[in-house]
Amino acid sequence: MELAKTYEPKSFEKDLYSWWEREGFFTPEVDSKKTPFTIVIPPPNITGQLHMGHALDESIQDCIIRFKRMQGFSTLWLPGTDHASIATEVKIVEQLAKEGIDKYDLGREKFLERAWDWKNRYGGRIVEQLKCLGSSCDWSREAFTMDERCSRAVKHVFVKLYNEGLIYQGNRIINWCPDCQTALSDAEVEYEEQASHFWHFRYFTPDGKTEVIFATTRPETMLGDTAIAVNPDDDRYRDLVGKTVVVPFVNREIPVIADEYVEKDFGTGVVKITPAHDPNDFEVGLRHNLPVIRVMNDDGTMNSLAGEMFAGLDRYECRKKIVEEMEKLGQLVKIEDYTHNVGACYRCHTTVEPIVSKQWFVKMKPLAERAIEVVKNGEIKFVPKRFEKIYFNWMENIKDWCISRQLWWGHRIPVWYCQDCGEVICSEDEPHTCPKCSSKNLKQDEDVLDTWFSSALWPFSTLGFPEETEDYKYFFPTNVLVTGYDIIFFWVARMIFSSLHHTGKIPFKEVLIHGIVRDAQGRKMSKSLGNGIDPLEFIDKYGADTLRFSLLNGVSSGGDIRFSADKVEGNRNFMNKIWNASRFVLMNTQEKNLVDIFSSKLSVADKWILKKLNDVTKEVTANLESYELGVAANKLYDFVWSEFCDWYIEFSKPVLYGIDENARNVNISVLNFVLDKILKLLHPFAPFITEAIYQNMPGHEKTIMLSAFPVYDSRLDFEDDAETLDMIKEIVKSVRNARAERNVAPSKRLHLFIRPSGREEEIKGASIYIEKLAGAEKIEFVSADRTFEKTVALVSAGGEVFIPLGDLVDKQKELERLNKELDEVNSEIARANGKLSNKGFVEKAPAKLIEQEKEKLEKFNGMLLKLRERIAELEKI
RNA sequence: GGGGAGUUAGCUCAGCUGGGAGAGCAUCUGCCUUACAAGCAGGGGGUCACAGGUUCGAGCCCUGUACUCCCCACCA
Repeated sequence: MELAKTYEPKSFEKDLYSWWEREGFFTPEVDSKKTPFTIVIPPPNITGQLHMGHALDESIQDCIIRFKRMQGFSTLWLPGTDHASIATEVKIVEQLAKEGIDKYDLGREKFLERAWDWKNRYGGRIVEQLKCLGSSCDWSREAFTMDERCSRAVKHVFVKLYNEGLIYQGNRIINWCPDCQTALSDAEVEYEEQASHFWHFRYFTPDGKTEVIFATTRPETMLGDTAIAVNPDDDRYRDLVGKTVVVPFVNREIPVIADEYVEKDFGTGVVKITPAHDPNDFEVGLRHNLPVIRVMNDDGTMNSLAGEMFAGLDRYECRKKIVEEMEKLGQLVKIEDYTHNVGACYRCHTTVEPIVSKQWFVKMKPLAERAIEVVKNGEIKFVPKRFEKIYFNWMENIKDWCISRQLWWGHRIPVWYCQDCGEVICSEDEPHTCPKCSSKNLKQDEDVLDTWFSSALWPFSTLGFPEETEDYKYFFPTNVLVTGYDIIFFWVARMIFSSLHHTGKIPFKEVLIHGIVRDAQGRKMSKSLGNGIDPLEFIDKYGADTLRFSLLNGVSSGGDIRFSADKVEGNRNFMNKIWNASRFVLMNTQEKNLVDIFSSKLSVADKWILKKLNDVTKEVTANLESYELGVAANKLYDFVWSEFCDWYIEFSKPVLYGIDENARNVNISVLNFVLDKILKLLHPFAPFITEAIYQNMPGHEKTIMLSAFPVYDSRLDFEDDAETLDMIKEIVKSVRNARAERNVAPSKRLHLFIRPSGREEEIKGASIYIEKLAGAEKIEFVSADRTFEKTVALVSAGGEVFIPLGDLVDKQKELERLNKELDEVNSEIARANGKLSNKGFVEKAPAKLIEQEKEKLEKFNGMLLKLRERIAELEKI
């Protein structure tokens, strides 16, 4: 039963993990006698490498799941990965490009082969990385968004929504990424501020007599203009409405219309309307029946409708040329600097182009209603609550969801078109003949679904839905979903409405939201900044437990956390502390000497630490239950370090090194008892070190991870003894303080005279503690009439201590010190008196509080009296 | 434009339903005391952004002001 001399996480973390996994400790039983507790992992992308964001997310989940497992729930933490349609496709295309291969030359089938190949090779990387963190996922149930189970659910759901009329195909304005060459949903567009220009142009009426000046940020789209709009109440342009103007280059005559959308006071109060290339213009176009003229290709170049002069040019080249040409025509009025927000693709950061395109959409309004309701009525709770507002805000203003993507890697849309009669067939299984004309000439829709369409089904598709499997019946709905606030819209919201609509149930009861991990300066960790810390390198250096504890200690739900070197060192030191304290306990432990602490005569120190343990157990359990992991970690840190190590272990030394065998046995038994509980309390936070130590504990069970989480024990509530020990601590502290102030060498043993203020017997019985901790060679307990010369007199709540220090005692300085203390005590008395003589306080404050004030007053009055005596005595000399 | 969060020690942040301001790091002093120098003991350091209000009592509740950050919307 001996631990290695130094804490080396590397030497045991990997082995312990594979042992846990081999033994099947992560796999729960479907047991009707137990209550299930389920978490589904936010599936990382198969393209992903573990980053600090994952590490935080996984640490939180693992902490919760381990806690619940130890509490006796049948816990399932279901892992898996996401095919990440667009992200993966981008990667594969890049890879092909390196080999000089074009995606379209390769063809769909070959491309998918490459993609699967890539998935099989690299998709498991992130899984292996999760294991390094200690994540206790049930790998036997590992899922993938494109595996058979999930694919089946996707098709089922699509067909259902289609048949209900909630999925439709339409020509609408969508966000188009010219680089990825696919449509994007609104959520997939990120807006960023860009310095640009505001170009003022003029168009003329056909007779060339009247001009109208407007401003635009995207000159190239003017080739698709089909109207000019002004506000109906704008007197400046009243006469113009109904007339036409001419778009140069394409020589199109377009009407001037009046529409509320135009702001009189912005720009010139005139807007060019390009329905094919702007969402607002598209709406205006619908209201006024304007033609939609698309002048751009999918790759961001201009098409033939842009006119000969511009066709084939890239959109930005075209912009430049338009401006030049307009200037030549004298139709450029001026150019202003202008900063505005521009939408960019969330994957490749190319500026998106709003264009009209035929896409598939999910009708959102009917789905959003219930999704709002279940959060409003508390069936689903967000932690912290403030994120509910963000959720409502989004759900209440939701627009239809564009779900089709012009990509190959993903769930292909289960829709076929009859090439003969044009019939549209939506079906889970591939149809072979057209139900209308019996033609065999069918062609499947080319598009795939938005990645988030399959992620939206994750909590139930992974458990077997649409089939009523054992897992689905037992583990669904899940309990808590843990994720960052950055994907509430992408994912959380969509899981909620999907689950409600398809399963009729909520997907999870609670949503625990955390922030993002930032660097020491508070900046987002990112590849481009190069400020990211690789969790794996970190684990290699410090161990997974330190990483986990650093992320969890001090994390508050919803808040971002800063990951700084200082904090990490502190937590690594804490792990080391646990290791060494355990080493101390175990090196003093002999199994045959252990006794039952509940039938033994406990010392005052034993009772004190047991009471503190009891308190911290209760508090930490409550914190964990309300997901206040940071608070819980902090309390454990403090308990282990400041109480168990700094005081109790020190109290134990004189006993363990003493001659009383019985006392020794009781003490080492209490040390073992408390250490065992500490390991269990800490296990959800630091699974490896706790298991490694636990395996060396006498009488341990097979694994700590399946042992029972400590509970409050009424037999350990030694209130009174804890108070006695606090008095002893006061005495010890006062002596240590006196020594430090006078630079008395630690090696110098002192002769102490002590006069306790109450509980004399108990304190006398505990004098070995004072001897050891205050560095005394001899302690005498004295009565009130005993006086001293050349002595430092200390007055604390615990009692008086006299230290004969001979020439080290400076009468004047001692008087100053005692008078200073007297002042302090006096001000305390004044404060307490003030409160107690306040009529309002005495009448309205809770009785307990008044009692406390009275006790304080009594205590300080006692100290005051003694201080006065000491001062008087000193003055006499 | 709409919404949210924040402002507490030199730094990073706790402070749960109002009842004597806390931690870690940094700093200063003294120590290798046989679990741990990745350590031990001791000390210094705060008008809790500002101004009002409610209350016997406010870091905490209410109103306003200032500054910081985030999200959503996108006026061409």
